[in-house]
Amino acid sequence: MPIITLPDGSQREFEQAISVVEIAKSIGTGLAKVALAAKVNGRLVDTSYVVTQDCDVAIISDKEPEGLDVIRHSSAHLLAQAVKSLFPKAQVTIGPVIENGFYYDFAYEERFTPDDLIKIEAKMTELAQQNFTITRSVKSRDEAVQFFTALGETYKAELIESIPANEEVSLYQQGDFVDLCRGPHVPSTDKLKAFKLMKLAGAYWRGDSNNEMLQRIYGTAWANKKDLQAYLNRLVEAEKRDHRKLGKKLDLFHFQEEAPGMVFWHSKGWQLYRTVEAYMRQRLDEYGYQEVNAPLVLDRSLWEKSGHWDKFSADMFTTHSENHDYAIKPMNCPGHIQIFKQGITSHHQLPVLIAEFGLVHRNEASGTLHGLMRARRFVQDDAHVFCTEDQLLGEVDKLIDFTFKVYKDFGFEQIKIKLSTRPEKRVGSDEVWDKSEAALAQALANKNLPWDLQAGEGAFYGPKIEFSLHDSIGRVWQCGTIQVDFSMPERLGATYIAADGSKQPPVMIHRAILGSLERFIGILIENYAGEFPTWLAPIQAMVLNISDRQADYAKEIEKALRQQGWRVRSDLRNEKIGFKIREHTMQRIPYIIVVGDKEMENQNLAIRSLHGDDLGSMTLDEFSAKLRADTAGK
RNA sequence: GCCGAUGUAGCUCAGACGGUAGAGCAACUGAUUCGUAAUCAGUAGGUCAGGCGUUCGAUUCGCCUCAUCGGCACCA
Repeated sequence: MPIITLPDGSQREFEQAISVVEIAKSIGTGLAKVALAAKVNGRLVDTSYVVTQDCDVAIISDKEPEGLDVIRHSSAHLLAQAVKSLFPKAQVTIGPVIENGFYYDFAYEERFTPDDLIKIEAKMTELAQQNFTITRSVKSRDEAVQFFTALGETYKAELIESIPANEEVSLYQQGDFVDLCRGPHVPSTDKLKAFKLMKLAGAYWRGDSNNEMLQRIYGTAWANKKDLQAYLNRLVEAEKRDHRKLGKKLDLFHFQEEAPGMVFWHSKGWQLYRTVEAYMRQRLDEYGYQEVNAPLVLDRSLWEKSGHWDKFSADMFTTHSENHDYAIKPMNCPGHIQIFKQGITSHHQLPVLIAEFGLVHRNEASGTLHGLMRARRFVQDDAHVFCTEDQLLGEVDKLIDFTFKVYKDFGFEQIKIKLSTRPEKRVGSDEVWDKSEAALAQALANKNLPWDLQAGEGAFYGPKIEFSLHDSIGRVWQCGTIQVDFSMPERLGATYIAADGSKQPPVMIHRAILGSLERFIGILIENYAGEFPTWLAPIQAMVLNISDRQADYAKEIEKALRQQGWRVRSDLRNEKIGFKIREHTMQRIPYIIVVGDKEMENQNLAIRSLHGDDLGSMTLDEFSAKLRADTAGK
């Protein structure tokens, strides 16, 4: 006699075991129609699931986020069904739900083409409309292996073989298509009404580059056509923010074939870079760092000692002179250790904070390059904190605060934190790794910050906290990092004199806040869609004259503002004022200063905002006060 | 690096069963001197990414290379 408790707390008693869909019907036929799945005692199940005991039941429709996930998961199956029906020789592998959609990986001798995608999508629509019932069944592991082997689905069989022998596996069937799946799924294919195949890509079987490459089809799926359309519109809008497009449009930088992965900064982009760097340099001074500059090219032997050569030699640019092999630095730490090693450091002097806007080169694989986000030449706002073990936690704590202050000043609120722990290939003993990982976890715990664990993703010399920001289409990029390192100072012979007079290797913290200035600026561009706040804008104001008569007055204003340190230009071309306003507005300049006969006579300026607001007439002093207010604190 | 797609004027893009290419914007010249998102007219601009091949002839077809884009793997 199961007693069912519904989310509102009400209870219903049934004579006998009852399926979820029947429970839904007992509440209302409308609810039964929209039911996609249910949560029984918090566990997601199919609508065909039979309840035998007292429990909590929540019916899931497409209004719940879980319902949307079920739709996406079933859409992946529908995709696989369509592919199998059009290309019977293709083998199915995996098809999970991802943010905003799903994908399915296929093993297939021939190549899918973009045209195939259109055919497959049409087939999906057709299959959905045929309204197949989706049924669940259970097999023992070995039966399931046999079943899929007999179908010629060797990848599926391999997947199931990795499941423990005593476990049962569930199969889902729609029409003559059967897939191994944990579920749950929608009850029938007509629930899938709004999907679209998005792109074709390669993906390694089981995510391992030693394995063969499969063909992955990405799709998106929503509860209804309107949501789908809204998503597609969002994508179009997001693409307009792409920093590579805006970089061209706003004349910030360019790339060209002769220097793949290396930026040509144009004047306006470089101004932006300089502003970001100047901001950071000012913070370094406030926080007690010493800024240094180490050589770009260092002897190979140093990289061998540091351990970089062993792990990354293929990814380093090298050069040769007389009898020496050199590497162009991919990191700044060995250089900073050399500076730390000059002279003798007492424990009284620790912590020592050495910072550099360090230009590094890394020979990244060609397929990874991505505008400013992943470049082969970039500058890190790098620093190394040399301290005692006792100081470690306090220093990490300060660094976390510093990092958040900087992100906030640049207008970032959404920051993802990850803790990456010891990788397989590493230096240093397990005790040292235990200590380092514990220190970082403790520092995060002290701040009550939520974080995700990335087991095995640490650097070879130590674990790291990563701070990541999003780009315009939701891709996540690591920016800041705090890494604890008990190994490198010792390997490179750095010591300090401890209280007992002995020589001890310091603990080293590697830290970057912006990370790569290039990447950070890329994200800045996308975050602001090229519409920078006044303190960051490469050009803060543009002076426009109405006609030649005011040219001298306009030049005077430009000069006066520039002498005060503002980034101001003038446009004295013989064009209509509307034309010039349009052009500079599209260049996202925060303020447009219009001067005509009236302004010249009254010795003032007519100010127009980027968004077309008339800010009225004011004197030059009033305007520079306005700029000061805009940029205060930066 | 791997899989797929793409590469035509400074930018955005069109185009040709194989007969050496166009548009808009930008640039340049001239006229216009104008009050808050495009004044008018004219001119010039291209080894059709690079190389090799097939062909009487290749930007178009084939092969190779490079770069870019989307993923995957990688990311000190």
